[in-house]
Amino acid sequence: MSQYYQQIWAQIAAIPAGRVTSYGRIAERAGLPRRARLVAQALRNAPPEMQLPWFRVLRADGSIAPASTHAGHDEQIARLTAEGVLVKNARVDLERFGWSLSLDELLWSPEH
DNA sequence: CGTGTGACTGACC
DNA sequence: AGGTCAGCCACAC
Repeated sequence: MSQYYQQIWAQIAAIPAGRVTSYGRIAERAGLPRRARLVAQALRNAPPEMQLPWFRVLRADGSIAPASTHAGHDEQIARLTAEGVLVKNARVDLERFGWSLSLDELLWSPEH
């Protein structure tokens, strides 16, 4: 298995409940810029017993990645909703629920 | 070793 | 708002 998976999985596992992020951001945090597709691959190949919060990973625009025909699609929406993330039209507002782009951090950060 | 394939992205149109 | 396109890169053939 790829040596990259470990660091990708670690970053996914680190997403706080109630927050979401994108494939691209996970890749960046894992030290693998521009390799969003590798994140998707790592996610697909993740051992189920690892119980990663895969549902907190969305596309860059906040939409649900798996096709609506895919089994995981509905489950992803359900699990996000269950932890307080508002999903409308298979889409999440990243300004509100995005990890490290939250309204809180923007307001409280000394830099901004 | 060449090719096709994505649970992707940003830029364009 | 939605579609196309060219990059992208590890992986399966």
